[in-house]
Amino acid sequence: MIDTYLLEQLTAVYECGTLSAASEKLHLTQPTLTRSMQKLEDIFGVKLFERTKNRVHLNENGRLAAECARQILMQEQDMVNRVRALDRSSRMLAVGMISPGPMMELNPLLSSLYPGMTIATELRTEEELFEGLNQGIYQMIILNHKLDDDGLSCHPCGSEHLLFAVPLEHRIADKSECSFKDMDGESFLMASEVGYWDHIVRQQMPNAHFLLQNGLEALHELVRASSLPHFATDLTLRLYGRNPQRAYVPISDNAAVEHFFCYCHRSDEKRYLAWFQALERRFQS
Amino acid sequence: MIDTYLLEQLTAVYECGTLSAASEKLHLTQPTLTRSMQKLEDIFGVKLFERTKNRVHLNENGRLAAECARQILMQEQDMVNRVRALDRSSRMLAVGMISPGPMMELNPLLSSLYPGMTIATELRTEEELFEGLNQGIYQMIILNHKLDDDGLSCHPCGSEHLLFAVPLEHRIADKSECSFKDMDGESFLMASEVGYWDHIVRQQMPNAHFLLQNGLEALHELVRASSLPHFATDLTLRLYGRNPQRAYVPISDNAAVEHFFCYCHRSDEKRYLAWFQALERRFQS
DNA sequence: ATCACTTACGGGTGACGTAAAAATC
DNA sequence: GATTTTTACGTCACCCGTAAGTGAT
Repeated sequence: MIDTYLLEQLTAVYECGTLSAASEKLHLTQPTLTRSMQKLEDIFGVKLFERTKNRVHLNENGRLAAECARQILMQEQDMVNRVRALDRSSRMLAVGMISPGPMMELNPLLSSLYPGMTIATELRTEEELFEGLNQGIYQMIILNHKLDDDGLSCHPCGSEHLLFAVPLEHRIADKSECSFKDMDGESFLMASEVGYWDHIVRQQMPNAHFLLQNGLEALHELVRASSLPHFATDLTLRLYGRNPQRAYVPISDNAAVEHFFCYCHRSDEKRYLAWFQALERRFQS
Repeated sequence: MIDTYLLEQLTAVYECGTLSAASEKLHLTQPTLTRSMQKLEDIFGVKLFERTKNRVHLNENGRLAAECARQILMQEQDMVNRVRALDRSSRMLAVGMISPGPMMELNPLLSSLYPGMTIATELRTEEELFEGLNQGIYQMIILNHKLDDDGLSCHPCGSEHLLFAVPLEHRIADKSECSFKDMDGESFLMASEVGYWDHIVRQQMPNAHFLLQNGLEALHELVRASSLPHFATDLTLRLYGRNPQRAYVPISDNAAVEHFFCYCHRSDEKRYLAWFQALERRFQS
């Protein structure tokens, strides 16, 4: 069979167009490539090049071979990636999320269901999440909408409702609810790790200003020392409690509610069955 | 990247289940495989085997890697086959046919259109023809029916009408036509290289006997010396003329007419454009 | 003279075999 | 004791680099 190094050299020659250019790209000498290309022709038993006296050109055979070689090399790289991803998935459960809310609440449950596994979570855009799920970087991803893809298994995993957290003397502090529009133009303290909420509030309040803080600790520190409004959700209130110095006013817009869904490859569904059953018990009923 | 020999050894270990068995299959020693498998684990950076004291078993990672390796090797073999086929197609034009009729007439035309090329023709079953076309063994195939396959380009190339060739004193010699059923049960001289006609006449006249002769010369020799009926077609009469000792009676059944169509891969259509245009001029108008 | 490729020759990596040991059945 | 895997060591193939040569720009 054909050695891999020959495939690599062939693709380089194909891409560079000349032996000497390819030799530089590969950090090899020209004679090496001459020999390798001759060896390839020997293996195929077929001319791959048109040779004028001081020029070689891939002919039709050679171009086909080079295209195939490129594909094979890509497939090899894919093999390495897939095997490594599979191995990681056996000791690590990586969850990619569009927003942090659901996992704040569910992480302990997931850890208890898979005690030996390292649970890792990452906030990413939807596009990155799909990419990562397909490459095996994530075993599961959590999106804020439902979709039907035959290759994916989908399970609801809760919702989250955004609130304004304002000082007690703020003009909306006594209201039972408030719209984005009503608060547009104000300045807000905001954590930088809020996932898709960032996109939502900027879209709904294009004239507002957002003062980003890295980390919840730093944010709460600042909240205590400031009279600026910030954000909370029903989830964060349940988990971290209320600050008596603040009034929490639910946001009336539909965009202030996110519904979350946890996806994994259908082929992995049985592997994480216990998790999905737990989600069903918690949110379906 | 991963050397090809490692992929080969991995697939062998996967298929054989044990290092020693694989070493026999590959004509290598066991230590070689031990080292290679360790090297693979090193490259992947991942355990591929569960090792008990004197046993190794591919684990989940290893099985995935082996499956991928098998695919890659198949793809490499495919690459070699495709390149060789492409090379052959540049100097040889191989036509696979279900029946010999059309090419008897058209071979000279094809040769004159592609003067540098070797023209090769083969009689095969439809299944073999498709297989060969896809593997690049045949550049074109001729079938006796129309089909719509988006990947194939189809051009009519004539028809052929079967006749009974009987001695002048035969009971049907004066008829203007005759059915298969009417002649069922008789004995016929027949060339063995008649392609699909063989299937047709046996199906239409299940009680007839067919005395096969290799080669048209041998057949005509026998025809002169015998009073047995044989077959002719409008094509063979045009090409080889009539034997005055015989009456030629057209067969009235629909099955006695074959309509031929020449197929090639759509990607090759422009390569053989001149040929297809010649067919159009001859048969379409 | 420079560039692009080929041919010829020498060196070092590494793939393989042999030998031997360890462990299980 | 037979089988299977692993470790250690020596060898040879072969992949690459250097040097020199040819022809074209």
